[in-house]
Amino acid sequence: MNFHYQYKKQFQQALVQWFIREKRDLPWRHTHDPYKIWVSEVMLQQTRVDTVIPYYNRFIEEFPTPEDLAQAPEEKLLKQWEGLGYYSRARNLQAGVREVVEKYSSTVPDNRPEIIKLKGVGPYTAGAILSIAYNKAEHAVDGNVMRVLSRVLLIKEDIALPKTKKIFEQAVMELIDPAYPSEFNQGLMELGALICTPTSPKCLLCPVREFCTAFQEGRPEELPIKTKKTKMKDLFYDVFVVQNEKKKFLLEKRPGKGLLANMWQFPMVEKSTTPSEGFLADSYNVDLVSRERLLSFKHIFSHLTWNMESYYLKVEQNGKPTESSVWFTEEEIKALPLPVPMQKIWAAWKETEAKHKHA
DNA sequence: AAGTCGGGGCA
DNA sequence: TGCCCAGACTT
Repeated sequence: MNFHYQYKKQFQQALVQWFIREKRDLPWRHTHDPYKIWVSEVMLQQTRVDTVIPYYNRFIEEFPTPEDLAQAPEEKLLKQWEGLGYYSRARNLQAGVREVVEKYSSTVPDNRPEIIKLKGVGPYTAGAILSIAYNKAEHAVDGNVMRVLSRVLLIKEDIALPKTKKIFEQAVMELIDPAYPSEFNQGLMELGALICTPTSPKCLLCPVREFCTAFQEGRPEELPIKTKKTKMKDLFYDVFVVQNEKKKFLLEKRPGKGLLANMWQFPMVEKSTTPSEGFLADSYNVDLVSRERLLSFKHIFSHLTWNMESYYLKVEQNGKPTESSVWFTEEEIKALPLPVPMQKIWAAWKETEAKHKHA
């Protein structure tokens, strides 16, 4: 791409000055600590600012330095991340931070070749940390930047294709303001978040309107082009809050890889196999004492849906506990990282329990 | 290049 | 409902 010198300079100035004037007051904008910028960028991956803010504040309070995070047990880490989603981000962040502590004496690298090798740090996050924390002129292309630049530069390539991102990275490297790399990159993202939104962009308030090809041609809301299809699978489960005669509850730890890795859940049985309760009773050597219906709901993930029906079962042990069975008290469950669908079921159990006590 | 990986907000 | 969100990793 060939930009005229004056176009480039004026675009940079309009964007940077607008950002300095209009930027939101966000917690991670009160620091230049590359570790804290790193934490914020990982949390912000595919996640809205308003969602991240409370998580970021609690996380930094709990793990103020790379050493604090490096030493943390995984269960404590996941508990901090509980509800934020994409839990491998947390594990990868800790792995990356441990690399920094061990190989780089706790100093986050300030160059792309080294920083991009860290676990969980991809092309975007590398550029974000380098530009925001170290003020380096590096590209940081996320969904916002692709949307903004596809409109400003009228780029009609399909942003669902991985190779398309290179076009935007090159464009940023040619357009970026060498005097204000941090403000330039953040300005593009802030513009995408506040003005150049996916639907009904506020072009009349846009600081770079006069540089925007799509605005001049009249149809900015039709960009970017994205062709993608999501085929969702439906899964059906019975979930059991199982309480024994000692008032303890049965929970399972999910496998270390895959969906909700290493998170805890109440026993789940995929439906339409055998009768779920019988399967459960046999698996854990328990006799059913009573059964109460709890809650039915859908939980929608990116690529699949869990159709849940939950029950409260009181049981008595009729043999030795199986290896996979772990019994917890109500108090102990508070420390376990539970995915949101399990939190919903646990909340439903607490409600019925409170109702019983009152009656 | 396509699939996997959470959860919530909004038209 | 479908799409999007300060994406990275695996295959």
